Amino acid sequence: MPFSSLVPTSMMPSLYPLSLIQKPLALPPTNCTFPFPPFGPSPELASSMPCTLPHRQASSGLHYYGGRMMPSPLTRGSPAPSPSAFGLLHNGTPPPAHMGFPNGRGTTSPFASPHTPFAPFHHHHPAFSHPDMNAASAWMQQAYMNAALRGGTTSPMAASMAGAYPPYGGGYGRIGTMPSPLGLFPPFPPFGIPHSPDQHHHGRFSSHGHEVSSSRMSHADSSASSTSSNRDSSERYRHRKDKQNHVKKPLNAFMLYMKEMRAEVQSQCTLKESAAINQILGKKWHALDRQEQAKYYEMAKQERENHARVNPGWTAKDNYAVCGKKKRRKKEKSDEPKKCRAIFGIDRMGEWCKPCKRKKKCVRYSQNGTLLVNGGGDYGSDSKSSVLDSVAHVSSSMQTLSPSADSAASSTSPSSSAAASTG
DNA sequence: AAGCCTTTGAAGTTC
DNA sequence: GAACTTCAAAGGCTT
Repeated sequence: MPFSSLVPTSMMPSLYPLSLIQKPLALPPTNCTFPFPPFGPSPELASSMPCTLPHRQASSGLHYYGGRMMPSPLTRGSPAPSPSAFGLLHNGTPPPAHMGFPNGRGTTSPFASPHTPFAPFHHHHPAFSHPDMNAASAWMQQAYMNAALRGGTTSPMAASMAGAYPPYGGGYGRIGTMPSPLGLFPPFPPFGIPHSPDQHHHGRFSSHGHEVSSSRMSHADSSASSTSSNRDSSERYRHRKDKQNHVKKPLNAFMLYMKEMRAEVQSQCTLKESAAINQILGKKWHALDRQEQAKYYEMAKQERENHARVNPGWTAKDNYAVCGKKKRRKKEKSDEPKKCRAIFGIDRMGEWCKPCKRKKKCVRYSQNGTLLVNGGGDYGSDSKSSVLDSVAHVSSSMQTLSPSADSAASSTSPSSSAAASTG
């Protein structure tokens, strides 16, 4: 019986083992330790989590552009999937998470189709047949609490999800069973929430209590801290075209989700690099059911509305090249992959040239994309490349063990398709 | 020091 | 209206 029929849908995302997010059915059952020890994952588990994979990984291969699902640059030339395959409306409306799309498998996830990159593999995982779901819940609460105490999770929502802050959601206790937090949070951190000194002094909170600032926020920006007490000084928020008074875009649903979940994901793995964490978060996002996503879409909507109220007349255009100088233009996209990663993908990392493994310039392919025989094959190795080698080995072993992982990998990895297309 | 990487989504521009 | 670009967060990495 599928896990989805045993457990309330609302609980599934929050109990989703990280070890399943990136590589469906990646681990053989014997390695599928139940990932919910009371006080965080064991080192063994942590080492088996996808976060230990190298940070340069194949992306999903699909992007939304203006509400349309498009192939990522690496998959150019491949036909984009039809919108309906991803639960999109025929008019290309962005995924209306709250609507749900029946897929004939008892869920409303648009990604539940076996043909989609993020099919729900959770019910295959032994973790979900584990008898002690309370332990899972306890662990998740502990994870949030730990993150909050480190200052990593300052979101009241995250805190309330974990039951960490009773005045603002405590009592819901278990993630996924709480009512929508919208409207519950004051526009400033509840008393007693521990913050790191940096966040305490420089952070500001959005209308949802989400911390809007970061270490990158300018001093002028932070001085205009958006608490309810000085909300009336919205003059300070009025956008002026200088860096000092840069008004940032409101966060979208995914950004809110990332902000909330980053600490948790980071706490479960050794990687710190955001690009890698973001990949994991992206897949976690796809794994969320629509109910869960709807929560963030609604929060984002509120963010936009409040942002518009506080910053009348502001448009996203105001932030284009706001510092007066353009960012470095992205490199010209080419149909021809020029590095091992694009050619072989993460699953064949063993075939990458050494410089690629060390994130240096690929020497296997010349500038016009032609393969150089044994190019770069004999560059000195270091501990990092050894790690990558072992990851590649594990990755390929996983593929052998799991046909569904194989198909999932081929559908999620643009590099895999690139490899296929380039022979 | 500034920008890149990487993710999704919103909103902008270009054709 | 389709296609494309920019920018939101994050922090290690590259130029």
